[in-house]
Amino acid sequence: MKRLQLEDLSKQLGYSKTLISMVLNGKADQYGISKKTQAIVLDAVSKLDYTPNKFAKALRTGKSNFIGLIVADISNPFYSTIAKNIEGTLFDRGYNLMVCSTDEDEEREKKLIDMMINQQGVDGIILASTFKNADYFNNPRFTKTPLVFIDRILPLFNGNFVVTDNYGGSKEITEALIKKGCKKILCLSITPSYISTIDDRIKGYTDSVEKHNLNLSDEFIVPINFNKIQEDTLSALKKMFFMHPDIDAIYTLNNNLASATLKALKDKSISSYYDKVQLACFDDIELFNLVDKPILSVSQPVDDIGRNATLLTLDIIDGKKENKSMIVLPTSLIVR
Amino acid sequence: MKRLQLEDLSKQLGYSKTLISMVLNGKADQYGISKKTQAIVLDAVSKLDYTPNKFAKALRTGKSNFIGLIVADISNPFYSTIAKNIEGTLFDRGYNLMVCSTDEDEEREKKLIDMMINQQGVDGIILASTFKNADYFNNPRFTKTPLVFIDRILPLFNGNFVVTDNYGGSKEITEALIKKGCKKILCLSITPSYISTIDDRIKGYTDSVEKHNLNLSDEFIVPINFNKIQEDTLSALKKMFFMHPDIDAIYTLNNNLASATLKALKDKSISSYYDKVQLACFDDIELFNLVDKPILSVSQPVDDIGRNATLLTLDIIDGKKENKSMIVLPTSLIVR
DNA sequence: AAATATGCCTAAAAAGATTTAGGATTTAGC
DNA sequence: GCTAAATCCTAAATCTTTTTAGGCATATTT
Repeated sequence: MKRLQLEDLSKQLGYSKTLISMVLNGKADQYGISKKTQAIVLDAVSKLDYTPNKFAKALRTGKSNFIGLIVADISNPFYSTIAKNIEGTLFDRGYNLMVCSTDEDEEREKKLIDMMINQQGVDGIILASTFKNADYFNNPRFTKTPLVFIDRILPLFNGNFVVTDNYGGSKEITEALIKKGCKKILCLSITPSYISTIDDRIKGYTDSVEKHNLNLSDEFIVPINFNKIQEDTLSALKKMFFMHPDIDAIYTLNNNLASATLKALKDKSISSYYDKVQLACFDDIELFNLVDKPILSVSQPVDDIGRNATLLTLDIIDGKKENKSMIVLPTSLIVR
Repeated sequence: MKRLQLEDLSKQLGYSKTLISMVLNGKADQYGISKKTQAIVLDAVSKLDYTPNKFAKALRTGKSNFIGLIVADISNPFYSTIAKNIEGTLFDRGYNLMVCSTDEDEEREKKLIDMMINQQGVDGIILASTFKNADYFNNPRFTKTPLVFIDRILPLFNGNFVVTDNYGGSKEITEALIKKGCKKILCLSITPSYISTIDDRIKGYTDSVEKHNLNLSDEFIVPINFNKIQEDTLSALKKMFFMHPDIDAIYTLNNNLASATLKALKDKSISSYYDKVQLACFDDIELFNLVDKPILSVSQPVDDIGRNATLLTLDIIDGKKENKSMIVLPTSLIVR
């Protein structure tokens, strides 16, 4: 059974393809098609269940109604939650979502962006970019397809961003620790790849620590290698506890570090500290509700990131917004 | 700057559009284009960085090179991990992934399937369907676009499935509990929506329990309402512990129930059981590594589900496989 | 009464690729 | 040296829509 197409409809109704197309695309009034005719067409279309061929439409209009999402890893709950929100928001507006993961690989990211724009012809891209700077994006070809960056910032780049207030949130949680009486706060950071969010969180921590004259040297910010996070965390903790037995809090800059820390604190060599230190983490995950230890955290506005990024992207596509916006969303402190 | 198109290339090279198209689509040999000409064309194409217009190509061939993925909730780690695998496998084959969530809503699922096939023209759909039976899918329109079902089975339906061995895995973990000496094993199940996986897991449990003559009535299988999982779990546990203080194991049929159980066991009213009962769970999650209590589990072959489903889908599209395959993947017991 | 405007609609072009059907050369065979 | 076959390539049709430019009545203006 062949798919119904405009031509068939045209023959059946006795109206031209042009007219039917106009009615279907809401341009009937603009071209002065009578209300009566419009009703007849719409009625037939819904009765016969006609849907325009997507490819022909895209070929003619140059619009795919696809939005691309590029993140480091779609299986990461943080990103998959954002994906869920984006998809929901897009669906209501007649758009669809295409997702890709970069695995933090710049080359792969380049390929994906290229493929999305040149091969798939997406109408916009939302991305948590792995890139360290904006050189690659200072290119005229990105003016046609709008890019909206989420989560991570590209310094010195005048583009579209929807991000968490990493600095503010980090400051708030550090202050909360201090208010609780903590004085020797160990900060676990992440390496090797540069990510703007981590930078901002470190700044929030140090500013807060300095403000309260806690006298914590840079030694208290320990970078953990992401690729061997578990062993690195354990050895870092061992070393730091040995040199500073009076550490009374551990603040991890992301949730992976918090999990690793929880696990490491079960190791015989340092398990005596398990009850002694206060834990804090940037980012809030379900795990924290299920563990004995109360963990202080700031939760990121995941839902808002997805929704805001989507609306911004669509607004730019529709020409309702300029191609340069920065949206910073607040975190909320979760006291446990 | 206008995009390069076949016509331009044709003029520059002095070969027809046909020839260039043939070379680009790997049909040059088939049509007897000389190797020398092929090389010239390929060279020019890569030098000039020409990529065919996706929409024109799709219109002509009727192929979108998109595969759709429909799951209940893409933010669920189980599904997002599968999505990651699918996407990776697809990318290598020149396909892209489009994702949608149904929120366990049959009507929405219908709409999504319809949209994917009729509006977006995907070449295949991988879905963890919310449907209870196959009536909807016994329809000729699904022979053109192949459907591959994952995770959940539709009874009495002769289609494509890639699923976990829920029955076998459940049997194995129950046997493991019994071997450990557990005799009164409480089984927490889920309600209200019917899901085939849960059915199979229950069967595995009861068969194993009967085989060892444990004499556990149906009362020991308690359905928990998914929508108020936390309060329901707590009250169920209270009631069961009150009536059967000798319960020595709790087997939860999914990971949400395990989390809820862990939390409930912290409640003062039943916390005395925390150290007494052995926990077991169908599905293995990172949380289990971070909690004090050793939790027995069976892990699902998430990676294999994604990869197998993808390969099967592409094979059907390429006509290499019949449109009817059932792949059952084994679980693995994780002893803690 | 001719010219202009208005209301409603349509034929044909355009979007950019793939595929069909077939046209020139060149080579092979006798 | 002629024909048949093989080799290499191309013009034109096709896919299905949107959009441009304009046609044809009827109504209104001068």
